[in-house]
Amino acid sequence: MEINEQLKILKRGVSDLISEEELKEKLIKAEKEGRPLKVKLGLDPTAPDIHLGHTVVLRKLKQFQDLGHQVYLIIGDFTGMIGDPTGKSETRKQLTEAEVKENALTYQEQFSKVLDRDKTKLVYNSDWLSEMKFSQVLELSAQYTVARMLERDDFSKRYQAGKPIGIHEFFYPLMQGYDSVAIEADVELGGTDQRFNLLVGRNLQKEYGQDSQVIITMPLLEGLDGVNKMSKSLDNYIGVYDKPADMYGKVMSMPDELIARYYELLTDISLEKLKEIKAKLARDDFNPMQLKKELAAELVREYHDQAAAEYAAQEFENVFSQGNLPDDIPEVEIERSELDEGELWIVKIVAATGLVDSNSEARRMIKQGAVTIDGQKYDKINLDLEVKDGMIVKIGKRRFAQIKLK
RNA sequence: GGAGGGGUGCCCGAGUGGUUAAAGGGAGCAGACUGUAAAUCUGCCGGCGAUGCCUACAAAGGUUCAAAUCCUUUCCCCUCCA
Repeated sequence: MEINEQLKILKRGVSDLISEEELKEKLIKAEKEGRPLKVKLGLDPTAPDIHLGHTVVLRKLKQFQDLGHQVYLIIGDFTGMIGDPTGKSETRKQLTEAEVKENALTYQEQFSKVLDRDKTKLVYNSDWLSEMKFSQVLELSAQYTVARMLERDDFSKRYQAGKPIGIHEFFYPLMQGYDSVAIEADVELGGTDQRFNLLVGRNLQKEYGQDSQVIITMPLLEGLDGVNKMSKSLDNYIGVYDKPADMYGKVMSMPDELIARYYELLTDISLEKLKEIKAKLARDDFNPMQLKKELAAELVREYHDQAAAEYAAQEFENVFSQGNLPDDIPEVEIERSELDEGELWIVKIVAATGLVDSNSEARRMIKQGAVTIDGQKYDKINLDLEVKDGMIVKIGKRRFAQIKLK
């Protein structure tokens, strides 16, 4: 493919590209020499569970892959095994070698949702870092100064605020940078929060007499709340393993403002089309719902398949637009022995579905008029109901359960 | 080693003896409305068959008619000095 054409693809959606000229040169050189570029992504070896936020960077890697370049995933097992000595966060526990290996495999597995597994190289940075002698470590650290380290935003903020910075923390960027030296990376990718670390790699390579890597940072994708970055802990994520209906529904639930961004970063639609979408969204008289539905279907297709996308769309129409029952409703059992002449207090029935956490919550739901049983709405709590096998309890718009008598 | 600050509900954060199941915000849930599980508005948001009772403000004791608030001990976090 023509170099400028390649550049155009690679530039899409990026936040930083340092620098474009260098990337172009590298592409030209690679073509001339008939060797692929080494494109690097560093990974934390903690338990992976990837969501669409991660795929922004992965998709960029995939583009390189499709253009014939070599992708390296670097598992940061060395840092993972050391752990964070300050023990500031309890969650950062030391990982055993076995755990790291297992996580790495999980990464590979999950990444293959986006990347071509056979064309991806997986390497561990302990391979070179654990072999280093102290003298080599000193040599490495001598390439950088405290002042340059303090350029990093979070370091300087903490320093100014009088908060502690562990010496070892200075080593994390150095280690990551050294990874680039070790594999002689041509390009390194990361989220925008990785900018500093990537630049360190760039500088270190120069110090070690190599060509500096080009760095590409990708925007951090906002999660479903539209504000914070997508993360599992904030529960504002769409996982690549989410079920079709969930994935579809989650897309429908996000703020309209996110639509264009998701199209840009998570799909392959052409830039022209993206422009059209943005124009449509800017109009007052345009209803974004349709675009959102298309986006939802597109994403389900990508991570599942066409049939799943159609099914999810249909379920959504069925359940939310028309208020019908979904196809599969989870079943819960109620023991006959709990019944009193076939009847049970309505609060208990609702609580028995497991859709609420306690009797109190069940009460609240009933009082708020959120409960429908077999199509009939109930909003009084002092009521005993006859429990029928196969009875359907609905709470709110999207929680359902079917009662099975046992 | 010394000095000081702090640990409050899912999260942030007020509260320094009583009317505090604990302000306010966020998240979450529900209802209304709608263009969708958007936006907006309103309500709910520890448990209990419940106009009351129980459990809760790091943990354990204590003072008091009454404690998140006062005292003692313990655990944990943070900052500064050495």
